[in-house]
Amino acid sequence: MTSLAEENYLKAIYKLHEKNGSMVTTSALAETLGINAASVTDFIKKIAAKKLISYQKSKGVTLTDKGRLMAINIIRKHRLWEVWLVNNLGFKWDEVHDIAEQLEHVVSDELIENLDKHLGYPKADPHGDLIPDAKGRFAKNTSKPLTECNPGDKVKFTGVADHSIAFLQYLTKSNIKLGDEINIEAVETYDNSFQVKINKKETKLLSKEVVKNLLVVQA
Amino acid sequence: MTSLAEENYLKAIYKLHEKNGSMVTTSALAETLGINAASVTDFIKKIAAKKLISYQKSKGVTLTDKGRLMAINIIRKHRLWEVWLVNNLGFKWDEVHDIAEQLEHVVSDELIENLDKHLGYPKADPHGDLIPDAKGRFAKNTSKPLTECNPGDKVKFTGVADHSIAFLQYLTKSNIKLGDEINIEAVETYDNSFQVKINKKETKLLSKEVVKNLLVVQA
DNA sequence: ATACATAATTAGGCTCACCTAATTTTATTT
DNA sequence: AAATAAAATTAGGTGAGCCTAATTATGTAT
Ligand SMILES: [Mn+2]
Ligand SMILES: [Mn+2]
Ligand SMILES: [Mn+2]
Ligand SMILES: [Mn+2]
Repeated sequence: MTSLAEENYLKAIYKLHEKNGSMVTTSALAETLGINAASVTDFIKKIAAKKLISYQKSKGVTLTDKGRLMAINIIRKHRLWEVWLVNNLGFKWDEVHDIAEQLEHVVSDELIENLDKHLGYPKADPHGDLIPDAKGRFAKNTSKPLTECNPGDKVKFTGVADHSIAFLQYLTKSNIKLGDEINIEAVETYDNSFQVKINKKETKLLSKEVVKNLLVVQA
Repeated sequence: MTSLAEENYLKAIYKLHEKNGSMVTTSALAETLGINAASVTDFIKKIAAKKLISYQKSKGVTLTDKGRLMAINIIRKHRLWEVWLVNNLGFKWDEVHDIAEQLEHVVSDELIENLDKHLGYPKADPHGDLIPDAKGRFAKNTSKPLTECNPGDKVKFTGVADHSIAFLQYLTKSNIKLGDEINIEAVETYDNSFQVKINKKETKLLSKEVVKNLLVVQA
């Protein structure tokens, strides 16, 4: 019924919509999926015929309610598996994405509900991304990039905007973990770097590239 | 490199060889895989070209060392996942096979080694089937069908010869579990049924169909 | 040994999910 | 508005893994 290709397309459309808003273009999909644009045009016609997306020729696509629910369900599975891999199997947060990319396609509602229960109904995955419930509902996300904060603010590190292995390993090396308290001591106007104190102990200097990829909530 | 189809063929060849000995025929493969014999002929030529099987035209196929190792690795993964599903996720032994059929194809050596460790290096799966180690080695299997035992024998129930959901559920309903002690009180010569005592408590009458599918070791 | 039944292979074709090259549509410059 | 660049689509084609129908090989019965 639902192929691997179809699931990957729906997820990619969902994520691109989330990132850029509005319509998802053929070229953006081709880029993220690593597939030729001509092939993408073919495929989106097929899933548009199945009412999973609505397709405006030469404009782009958006998910239908049905398609969105399917995309969210795959994301739910991906994130639950990532939690399991880190919390139960001892993987690091930079090691789990590719394995979860495979596990997310395993089909069994009972499996996912049992996994969710086994994990204690986690709210977020190892990267701080929120896990939707079985009906596709997300909790309200109150996080924002650290760049939007000011000297004197006390915040909590809750997620990453950049999921690359390089960034995750940089944070690990720098001893910065999800849940850490960050106090902003100063912002350098010349290069937009932040001087922060982590967990009231270590003082660190974070470049603007790092700061914009740290998601935080007001403590 | 290795496709889903290829893994399923190798596993099917391995299991048919284990069950019937000698060469595996095209028709046997077609039957177990639910694929047309003509398609099987096509496919076995391809994997023979890859040196995963040796193929004697119109006779049948056998696994090469390389192919056997790959088949055993898939079986290892299948059985480890089944252990996890039963021991950690709360599934019953009759519910896990189809999910494991999917999970066995997930590719990550690290994942499987971490799973094995997490499970405490189990020796057998929920149906009593032995789990090969990472190098493809099986422990010596000393079990035999209960049919081969005699009145007065004390044995331990260690595995099933029939993995069907119907048989597994029959055993569950009859309150017979892996590890149970079975004392053979009498064998009825008319219909080859066995009168047994389970765990020194309940006396039960088992038909010859049941008895031949119960694998036991001498206690 | 011949006839018949069964198993296996060959020949030709299909769908899925991709590709390249050519063409058309849309957006941006001049 | 015309020229140019970029994006999208159309046209035609490929390999993987399946199919059916026809043919050939093998095994069994007479
Ligand atoms: Mn991920
Ligand atoms: Mn994640
Ligand atoms: Mn199984
Ligand atoms: Mn099993």
